[in-house]
Amino acid sequence: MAKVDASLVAHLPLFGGVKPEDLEEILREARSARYSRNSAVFEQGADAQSFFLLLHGHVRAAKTTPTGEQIVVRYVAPGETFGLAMAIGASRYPATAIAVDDSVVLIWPTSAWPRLVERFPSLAANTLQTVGVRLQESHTRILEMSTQQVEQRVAHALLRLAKQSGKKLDHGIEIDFPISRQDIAQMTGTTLHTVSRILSGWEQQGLVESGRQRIILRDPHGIVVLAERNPDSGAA
Amino acid sequence: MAKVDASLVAHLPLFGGVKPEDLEEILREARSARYSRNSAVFEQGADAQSFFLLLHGHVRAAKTTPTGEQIVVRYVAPGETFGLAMAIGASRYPATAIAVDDSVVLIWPTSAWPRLVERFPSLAANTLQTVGVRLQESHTRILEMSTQQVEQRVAHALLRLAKQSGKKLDHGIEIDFPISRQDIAQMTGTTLHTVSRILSGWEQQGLVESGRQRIILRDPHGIVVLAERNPDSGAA
DNA sequence: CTGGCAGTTTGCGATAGCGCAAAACGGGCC
DNA sequence: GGCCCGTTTTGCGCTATCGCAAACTGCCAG
Repeated sequence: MAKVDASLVAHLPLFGGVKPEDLEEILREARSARYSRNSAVFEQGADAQSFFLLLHGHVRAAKTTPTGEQIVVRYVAPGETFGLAMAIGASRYPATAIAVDDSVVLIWPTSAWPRLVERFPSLAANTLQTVGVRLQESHTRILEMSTQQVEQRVAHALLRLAKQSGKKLDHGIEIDFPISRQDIAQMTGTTLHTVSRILSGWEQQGLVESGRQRIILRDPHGIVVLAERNPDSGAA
Repeated sequence: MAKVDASLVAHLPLFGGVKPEDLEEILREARSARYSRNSAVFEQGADAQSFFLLLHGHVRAAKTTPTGEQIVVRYVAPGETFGLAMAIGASRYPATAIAVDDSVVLIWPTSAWPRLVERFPSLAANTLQTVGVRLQESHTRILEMSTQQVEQRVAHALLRLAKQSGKKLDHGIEIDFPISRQDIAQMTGTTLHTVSRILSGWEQQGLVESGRQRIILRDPHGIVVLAERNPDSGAA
C-alpha cells in the first residue's frame, strides 16, 4: 500500500475539476500494485471487484470468444483508466487485462465508486467523457473494418499505437512496448500470417524496421500515405 | 412546442433516480419535434447544438467515410437517447441521424447539459451507464466482424434487431421499421448483394420471409442456431 | 556455449465474398 | 390504371486473404 503523490496524477483527465484536497481523499481509497510482464490484472468473466488507473507500463485489454478466438480491445497507456465494469453496470469484467510490460496501477474497490461519484460529481462527468471517446474510437474501428483492406487497417493501427505510445527515435518512432504480429492481427481482424507478410513488404520498402515483438516506424509519413490510399488507385 | 407528459418518460433509464418534480423541470428545458420518414435529424459534422430522446419511431445513426462509404452505427429505438456529442466533449456530430419512420423526439439544447448535470447528477451517472453499454456492444460487434463469417454476422444482426424492435406475429417476429438489404450490409460489414443472397437462401429454408424493406423472422430459433454455428462444422 | 522455443517468415493452394452487370420486381405517384 | 424508380435478385469471374505446413531465427535458460 504505497503512498501515491497527488501531484503525479492531478493533471489526468479523470481528475479534472477535482480540488487538491479532494484528490488526496480520493487517493486514500486506492492502493497501488505492481504487475510483472505477461501477468494478468484481471480475467474476463471474473467478479469486477476493482477498477484501475495505470501509472506506469502498458496493459492489453482483450476479449475472448466462447471458441477461444481473441481480439485486442485496446492498449492502455499510463494515465488511463481501465476495468471500469461498474461504469456500465456490469458485475463481471467483459475482457481480460494483461500487463505487457512491468506495470504499476492504482486500484480502487468497485464498491467505492458510488460514494466517490456522489461526493465528486466531476468523476462521473470525466469518466463519461473518456468512455464517450472510446465509443467513438470503436465506431471508427468498425468503420475501418467494414470499408478498408487489411493493409490499410494495419497502417492505421500502427499509427495509432505510435501516437499513443510511440518513442521518438533519431530516425523514426518505436512502439514502446512488446507487441507481436499476432497482437496486431487481433487489433485489425486478420491473421498473424497476413500481418507478417505486410510488415515484410514494408520493411523492404524501408517503411518500417521490425523484429521479435518490436516495431519501429522508419517512415511514418509513408505509412500515413498507405493508410489513406484508395485501394484501387493502382501502385506502380 | 408540445407539452410532454412526465409520466410517459419517467420510467426511462435516463431518468432513473430523478424525482418527479425534478423531471418536470428537466422536461421544461426540452421541446419536441416530429421528423417524417427519411428526413435527417442531424448531419455528421454539423454543429452539435442539441441532444435527443426518441419518443416514437425509429432513427438510424450512420457514419460516412471521406470516400462516401457508410456504416450503420445503430438503430435508435423509442426511449433511447442519441446525438450525445456533448457527452464525449465533441462539438460536432460524429454521425448522421435519419428518421427511418415518422418519428417524434424530445430536443434539449446542448448548452443545457452542464447545468442539468450539475443539478441532477443522476443524469450523468445514467448516461455513463448507457454509453458504457453501447461501448460493450461495439466491442461485441468488432469481435464478430473479426471472427465470424458474413452469414453468422447477419444472423446476429437480425436477432438483435428483432430483440430491440421486433413485433411479435402469430408465427414469427417482424422487424418493426423499414430496413433494406443495404442497411443490413452496412451493419455487418458486407455488401447488399451478399445480404440478398443470404436472405434468399434463408427464405428457401423457411427461416425468414422478406420483401421490400421488410423482414420477418419465421424461425427465430433456427436463426439462433445459424448464428452460433461453428463455420466448419459442416452442413449436411 | 548451446539447445529449445516462442515468435516470425514464406510458399502454396483453397475459397468466401466482392464487384460488375443485368434482369426482375413491386409500389407509389400522376 | 399505367409508368417510373428504388429495391432486390441472380449469374459469373476475380482476388484478397485465409489456412495449413514447414522452415527459419533470435533469445533466454541452463
